[in-house]
Amino acid sequence: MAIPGLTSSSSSSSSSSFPSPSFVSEAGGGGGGESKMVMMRELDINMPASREGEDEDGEEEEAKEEDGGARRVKKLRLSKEQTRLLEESFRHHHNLNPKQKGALAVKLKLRSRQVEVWFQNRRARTKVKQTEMECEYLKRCFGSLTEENHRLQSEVEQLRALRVPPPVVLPPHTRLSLPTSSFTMCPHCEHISSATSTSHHTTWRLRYSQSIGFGIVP
DNA sequence: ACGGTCAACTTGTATT
DNA sequence: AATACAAGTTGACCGT
Repeated sequence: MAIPGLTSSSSSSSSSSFPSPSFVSEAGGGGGGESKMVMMRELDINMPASREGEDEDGEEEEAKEEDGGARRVKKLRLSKEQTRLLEESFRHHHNLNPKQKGALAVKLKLRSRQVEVWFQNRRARTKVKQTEMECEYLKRCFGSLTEENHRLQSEVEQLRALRVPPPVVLPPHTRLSLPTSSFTMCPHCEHISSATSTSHHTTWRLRYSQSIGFGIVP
């Protein structure tokens, strides 16, 4: 749990996480916010720019000292080219080993920690999207099942209203000796399914046959 | 002004 | 113990 005001000051944990080397955008089609972006990146220039893939902690502390330790690191925006390469890499593998991470970091002029963070966030985004899609699918399923449930219920009502003759009651031993194809009970109305050929029974027979992994129940 | 996006962060857990 | 990752959070930035 991140505590406001304590963020990143406790950088004792794991990684150094310091603003990346600044980037002059090579994206070109920046649009409106580009001037701000350049300013931000210029600010980043004041940050440690060197360190070939190495992390260092001291300077973050220094940067914080300057304004009383309350400053959060200026936000980096990856350039379009960086994002493109990261996405391309992500398409190939969703996880990187340290070697791949380092190589990609060098290629992108980022720290390997930044590449790592990007992949973590990217995986998280993918998962969120998948979950959303799954949710939509389940909603649709729920809708159609509800609809079918209503339809079946009204069908049952109609059948009851028709006063269908009572089912033929057979002694248990007789039932056992009969082939299953000639003895299939509909669990809804508990009538022998061959007695009527409504769509209700047809649906049930189809379901039943699918559930037990056979062909259509006659 | 406000909500969405996203890089960077913290924390907890699994694996080696 | 070290490492990697997921989950959740934060805050800067951006479009409206």
